[in-house]
Amino acid sequence: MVKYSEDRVSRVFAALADPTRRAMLAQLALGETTVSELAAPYNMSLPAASKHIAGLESAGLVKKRKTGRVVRCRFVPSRLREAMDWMSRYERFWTERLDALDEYLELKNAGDQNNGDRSNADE
Amino acid sequence: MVKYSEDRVSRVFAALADPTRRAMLAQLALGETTVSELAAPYNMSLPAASKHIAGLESAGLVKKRKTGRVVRCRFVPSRLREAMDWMSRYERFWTERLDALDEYLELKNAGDQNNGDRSNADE
DNA sequence: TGAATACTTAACCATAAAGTTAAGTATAAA
DNA sequence: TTTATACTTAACTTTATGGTTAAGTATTCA
Repeated sequence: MVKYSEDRVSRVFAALADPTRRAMLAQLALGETTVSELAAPYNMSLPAASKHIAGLESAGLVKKRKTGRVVRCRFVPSRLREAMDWMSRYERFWTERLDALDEYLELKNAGDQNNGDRSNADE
Repeated sequence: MVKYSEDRVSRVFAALADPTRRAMLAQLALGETTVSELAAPYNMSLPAASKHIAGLESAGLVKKRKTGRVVRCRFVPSRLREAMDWMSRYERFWTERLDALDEYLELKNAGDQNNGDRSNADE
């Protein structure tokens, strides 16, 4: 889960870098869930699951609330949003890709006028 | 960087969970860069930087190409896109946030009972 | 040819992560 | 009041990560 001292974005990505924790988030997306319910689907001890939840909590992705002896967890989206905002910086790399493809096809069509080869025109 | 055997999304998130590697990606977004150029800004040995690049490579975020003794790295966006697609699953949580807040306030006004733990909303 | 350059690999270290079992702490139920 | 429930904390093990320095491998320059 990476050093405790690291920045927010790092902690969010580190939290997401584990399939168990991602699955837990998916479950939490359906609604508030107790620690036991969150732990149930995985073939691991309760303390292990509890640590994963603590990891999600320390990344700010989850908040806990204790009612009696039951601890209910809920998903908190803001940090995930921050991480996604960070990633969206690179979005142009796959949106520009289409432009590049357009350009390529345009060029190809222009060139195709010369040699009359129309077999498999685009793929 | 998390176990080598893990799934693609995990490896991408693990790669992103380090500020050095994220900064390297930012640099790579400006264009193809040699290993030395990538390593230069950081206060660490070349082997350390080289390992970070290897991490990015094994996550599929970077491809290397050797010309003579110089290794040039370029950013490959597809895996980042996959990771972002995974995250976009949760996008509704910040677009629906206002509705949720409305509901919450309604509920709070309706039955404002005990359970007074409101300490420390965010770190 | 010999030396410098641009890396990579190997060996090692310290710390962190991810799991375990066992014990501890409230709370609820009998 | 005892016992079961729902966790958390502690202690420990194994493996991974992130760094180091030293040595190795090509490739280029002089």
